[in-house]
Formats: sequence, C-alpha cells, structure tokens
Amino acid sequence: MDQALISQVRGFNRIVTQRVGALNDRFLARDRSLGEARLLWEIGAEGRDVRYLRALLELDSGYLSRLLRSLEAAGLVTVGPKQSDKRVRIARLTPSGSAERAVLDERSDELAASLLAPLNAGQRARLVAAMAEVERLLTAAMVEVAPIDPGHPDAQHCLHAYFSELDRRFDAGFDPALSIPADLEELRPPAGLFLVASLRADPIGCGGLKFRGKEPAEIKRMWVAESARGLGVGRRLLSELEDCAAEYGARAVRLETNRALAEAISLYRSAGYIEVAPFNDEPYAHHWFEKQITSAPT
Amino acid sequence: MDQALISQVRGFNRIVTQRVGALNDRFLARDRSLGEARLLWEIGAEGRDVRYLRALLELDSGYLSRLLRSLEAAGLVTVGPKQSDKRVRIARLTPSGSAERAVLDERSDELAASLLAPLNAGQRARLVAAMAEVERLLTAAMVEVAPIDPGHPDAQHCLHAYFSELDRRFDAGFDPALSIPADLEELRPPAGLFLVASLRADPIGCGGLKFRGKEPAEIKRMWVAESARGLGVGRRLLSELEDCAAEYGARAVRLETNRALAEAISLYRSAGYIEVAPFNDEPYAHHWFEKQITSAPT
DNA sequence: TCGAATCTCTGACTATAGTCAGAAAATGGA
DNA sequence: TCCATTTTCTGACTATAGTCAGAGATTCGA
Repeated sequence: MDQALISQVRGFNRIVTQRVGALNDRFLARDRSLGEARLLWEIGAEGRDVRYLRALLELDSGYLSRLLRSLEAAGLVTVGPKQSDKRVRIARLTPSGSAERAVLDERSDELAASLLAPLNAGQRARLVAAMAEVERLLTAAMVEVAPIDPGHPDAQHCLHAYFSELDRRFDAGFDPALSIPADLEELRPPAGLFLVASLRADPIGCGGLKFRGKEPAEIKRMWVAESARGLGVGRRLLSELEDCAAEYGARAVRLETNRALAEAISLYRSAGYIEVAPFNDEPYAHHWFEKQITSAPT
Repeated sequence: MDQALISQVRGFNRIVTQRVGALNDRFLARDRSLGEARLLWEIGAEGRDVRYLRALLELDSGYLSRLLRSLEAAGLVTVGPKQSDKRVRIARLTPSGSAERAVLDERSDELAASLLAPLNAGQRARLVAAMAEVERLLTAAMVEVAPIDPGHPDAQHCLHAYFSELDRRFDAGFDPALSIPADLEELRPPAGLFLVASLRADPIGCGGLKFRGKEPAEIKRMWVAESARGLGVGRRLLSELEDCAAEYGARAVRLETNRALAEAISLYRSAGYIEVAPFNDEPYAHHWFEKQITSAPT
C-alpha cells in the first residue's frame, strides 16, 4: 500500500487519539469507571439484551455480569428475564440510571463543543464536513462480511427485512408464495451459500448464492439495510459473492430483479453485469443480468 | 453552538475512539504493557530527560520510575544522570530498545494499513483527504495564544526566527540596526504587549503591540513558523492583537510591511486593513496599513 | 422426552495502571 | 554555609479490567 497514504493515516491517528480519544474517555467516566459508563450508555433508554451488550462491547460474559451487578447495586439498572426466552436477560435503566446517562450525554456535547470552540465559523464548517466523511468511510471499513447459516437469527433478520422491503416497494406488493422459492437448504453448503454483512453487532445486509453445477451460479436475496446505504456494502457483498462463486467453480453468475429496485439495477450495471434474456419465469422480475467471472487471485 | 455541528462531531468521536483509539492501543502494546510501549516510543532515538517524559505522558513520578526500572531490567533502556544537573536523569534506548521501537513503528504502519484495507481505491483516497483536513483543523484548534514577556525564551525564539526570515526574504537582506527598533521594554506592559502562539510545547508564532496613547496602536513582529502555516494562526494572532488594542482603548491599529511578504499583505487586506499613506519612515517598508477597530463584545 | 446448545452467573485468579507518603541526592539562593 | 526546592526513587497500597472454568436454568431439535 502507498506509503504516503499510510503516513497521512498515522498522522491522523496520532492527533485524534491525543485530542479526541483520551478526552473522550475522561469525559465519559464521571465518578464511575469507564467500563460502567460505557455500559450505562449502551443500555440506552429502551433497555438491551445482555447478550447483545456482550457482543456490542466485546466483553467477557463474566466481566459483563459483574459490571451489571455493580450498576444494579448502585440503583442505576435493573436486570430481568426476557419474556420470549427466559435464558436471556434484559438490562434496563432505572430513573436514576437515565439521569446519569443524561449527564453523560451532556458531557459528550461539551467535549464536542470544546473541539470546535477555538475555530472560526468557516473552519468549523470544514472540520465538520471532513469529520462526516471520515466517519462514513471508517464505518464502511468496519463492516464485516461473513458466510453464515441462513437459519441463523441474523440471517433470518435480514431475510425478513428483505421481504418486507420488497412488499413495500413493489407496485403490487410481494408474496413469497408466488415467487420462485429459495429454501434455506438451497442457500446452505454444499447447495449454496449465504453471506451476512454486519456492523458492530447488527446485521445490515445479506446475499445468497445457489450453485447450479456447470450453469452460472444464481445470486439471491441481495439486501442492504436503509441505515447502511451509501457505505458501499452492496458492492462489497456482490463482489464477495462473485469470489465465492468463482471459488466454487462457476464461470458466471446471474440474477433477476424488479424494476422498482433502481439503485440495485444501477449497482449491477456498474459492477459489470450485462442484461440478458430471461433465464427463469420469476413473476416479480423485469430484468435478468449475467456476469462472466474469472477466479483472479486477490 | 449549532446542535447539528455538535452531533456530527459526536458521531465522529464515537467511531474514531472505537476504530482508531482502541486499536491504536492494542497495536502499540506488543508483549509489553501499553504504558511501557508508550514510554519506549517517547524516549525516542535521542533519549529524553525523565522529567520531560513525566510531563509529556502526565505520569506519576513513582509510576514512571517503576516503568523505567522494568524497561531497564528487560535491557531496553539505560537511565543515567544528566551532566549539567545531576538530579535529572536521562533515559536512552539500548540497541535492543531501538529494535523494539522499530517494531512499534512497523505496527503503527500496519494499523494504518488495516484501516484502509477494506476500502477500494476511490474510498481510500477520499478517506485520506478527509483525514488530512481533520488533522489540520484539529491541530489548528490545539494552538494556544497567550501574552508572554518578550524576554521569555519562547518569545526570543520567535523573534530570532522572525529576523532571520526577513533577512532571507528581503531583496537586500535585513539589518535590525537600520530598521525602526522595538525594544523589549516597548513590547511589555504598560507600553505594549507581546503574544506567542504555541502548539503543544513549541512556540510557532508571535505578534507585538506598541501602544501610542490617542494614536492608533502599532502592530510589530508578526510571524508564523513555516511548519504552522495554513492553520489560520496569523489570522488568529492578528485578531487577538486587535482585541487587546481595543481593550487598551485604541480605536485603530496600524502596521507597515515589506512587499516581499505577499501572504502577510493579503492577510491584512482580507482582515479589513486599508492601505494608507506612510505614517513613519521605516526604510524596509513598502506598504502601510490601518484598520479601525471597535471593542465589540466577544 | 432426552440431550445438546445457549445464556447468564459465580468464584478464583491475574495483569495493568495507578496513588500516596516519604527518603535520598543534588542544586540554588540568601 | 544552610535551608528550601527539585528530582528521582522505593514501599505500600488501591482500582480497573480483565480471563477462565464450571454450574444452573432454559430452550430447541430429533
């Protein structure tokens, strides 16, 4: 990788860990420890599953449990069982926990204001614009794409979101019973494959492959959460699906799509997909695309 | 301050402490602890006074001493007395300490590369450009401007740098003996004032005022270090000098300058200075400027 | 309905990062 | 010379941030 890019990133890292990172921790930790403050923050107004918190903060389950006991003893949170699954426990803020969190919120505002304070209006506007760009691109870089069983809760979450979006966007709604099905079995090795893109603990996109022997592999269920659009997640999923298909031995991939999905269609075109004659009788499809792939070394 | 700006800064802080801050620490700490790694890094190739390290890293003296003992025991540093003051001790890297530091350097490169790795070429270029902007503006926000005695070492450093730059840039060089003098006494309250801009511990710019009773106050010795140009330090010094003059009761400020100092001249013009007839016989001056000031509340 | 898996918790442990008081050596100014 | 100050060091302490093994409750799938 280009050394000039690396040097610039290092310069940025130095300034930012000094000027933002160190301060951030000190601002967030009030009387309580940083770990407790972070936890209090992440529990949020709605409450959160303990297991979700564990994934989000990447904490050891024993350690997290102890932190929760300590916040509970301080009267800031209550932890109770989840109705739908009594193994899972939910942490919620008490009124005084919410008050404490509001203080953290205020401190965070103060820190942000202190970063902007020495600058004039023009500089502030430029700094904020550049920060937005850095945030967006670093977020994009944090997205992880991994193969997962299509029956896994994260995969199911994506599939439900996908179907409900289709139902919302298609002119006449969407009924999976009328569409060509893709059973979980078909999206599971060795018949197929399912990729999920996640940001921190949240699934934000998916895409499946059905292998067809000598025929081109079929791409199914491509979806990106609204909250994650503009990060290049779709393009990344598509390219990883192509790599997987190539690895499996396919020499082309193909897919069909509906005219309502304009941004998807333009993604396919810009990724080198060529419109072809219908290769199936999917009733919801208006466009069929195909792309030749070569298993180039990464 | 605008809440939209604050929110954006907060979003940035969140991502950056997570993605850069936390990783930075983990990358820096190899087998040794983060404290030791940071210390090893800051001792640097040249060696450093222990008391300087204490100020830089803001460590307790007992804690720092223990860290140094531990690095010494590992054969990475030696600590010896300073010749000029035997109370002070100097820490230096041994060859194997230098080798270890080189590894840290490499890790820092790797971290930078890992931030860029998931992105495509276009995204990388945009991220690095935005990072450069953020770095520049956060650096600008770290600059502190304060009044200081013109005899203080930092002030003297600036004045020497100023004169040597004039000598370099003026067509016929610069000899202070031929110019209208500004004795230290004239730049010291109550006759005048001297401001120094600093970035972390280093002086990077200065500017003086001579008060003239009812007459406009005179701005003298405006200088910004080459390394700090483009941060808006000149504009900030100028505006703080104007504020000081207004506070003292002046209703205008004026200054003279040489045609070789093109960027200074354009700064004066854009800050609202109007070219006027010569008000003194400074032999090195080609332009004389004046600005009416109003003591507006900040 | 049984066994495997999931989720949370407790107990026992370790490493890191500090804080504080006070002692010893060297320096600087009256 | 004497005494206050600076600088560093040691000993004794605490808090934070974990890690790991295993137990108990619950759920899920065959």
